[in-house]
Amino acid sequence: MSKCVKKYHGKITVRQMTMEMVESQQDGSAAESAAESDAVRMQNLPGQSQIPPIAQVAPAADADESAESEGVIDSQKRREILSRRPSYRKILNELSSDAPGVPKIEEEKSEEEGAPSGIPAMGVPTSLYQTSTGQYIAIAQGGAIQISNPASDGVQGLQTLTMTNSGAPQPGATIVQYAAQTPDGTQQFFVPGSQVVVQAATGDMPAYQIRTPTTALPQGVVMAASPGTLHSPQQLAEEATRKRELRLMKNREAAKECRRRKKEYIKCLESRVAVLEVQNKKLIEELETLKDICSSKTD
DNA sequence: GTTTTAGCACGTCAGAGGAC
DNA sequence: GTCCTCTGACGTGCTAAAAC
Repeated sequence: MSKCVKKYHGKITVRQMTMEMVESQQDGSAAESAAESDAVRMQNLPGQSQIPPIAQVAPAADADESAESEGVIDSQKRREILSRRPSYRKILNELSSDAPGVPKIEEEKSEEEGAPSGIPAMGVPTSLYQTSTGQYIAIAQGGAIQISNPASDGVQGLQTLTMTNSGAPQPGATIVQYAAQTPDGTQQFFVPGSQVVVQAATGDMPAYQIRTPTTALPQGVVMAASPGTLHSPQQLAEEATRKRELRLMKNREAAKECRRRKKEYIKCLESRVAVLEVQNKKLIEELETLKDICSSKTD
């Protein structure tokens, strides 16, 4: 990318203004001001400055002025200023309805089904468990087992397993097979409630086995019971942590998807601008030609 | 070669708005 | 009213190019 586009446009967002005001009113630490300079840089990225003013830009400017004049923005006004604009998908689809040349951002099936994008679609998890290594195991109603590794990326860290006895649990051994991308040794997962053990074998194609446990839980395995069976504060805390991790994971994916859509949206707008510029140029030329014809006729 | 600058991607938080 | 999704804002780390 060309460095010539690296310019500050000298515009600070309303939220930042208010944040600065709040900080200046309080005691702004050195760390905060250091981060602030970074934030100013982040606020004025060329890419962001190219985003057309779709909504709330004028109020933002008003607030800018009022912030300077009054020095204080009450929370209600701030709320008004910071009100959210329509999603990129909506905007783009509206644009595409106006202009046939503009491609639509496709609705993703995974979103419709409630699953985060990039994550393999599966049923609604009926049980969620956490291992001592921090991995999450979700067992869906359809029998699919999903293993999520928080340390890795949300997409890469997910492995979907298919149970052969899905639907009707049977006593005895049940082999569960899945194709692990990075098998790195034996993993053991103890699932409470249904008296089953999920155990992974080492090798290129690990197998997960679910059966009636003959021994107690191995040391180090952290159990997170299903909601509704929580009693102790520790269990509640674990449940809260689990929920938080799940929420963060979903939000992580949502943010990625949002950024992708934003890029797509900006690309579409840029291409539309290019098309309209060409159209405008043609119309101007046509107008000039017609003017010439008229003037030559009058002469 | 080291430091600075700019761009980018990411994770997280907060809040609006929709679905239920 | 609650839950979930989406998106702006913020902070951070990485990388490449420019400046020294």
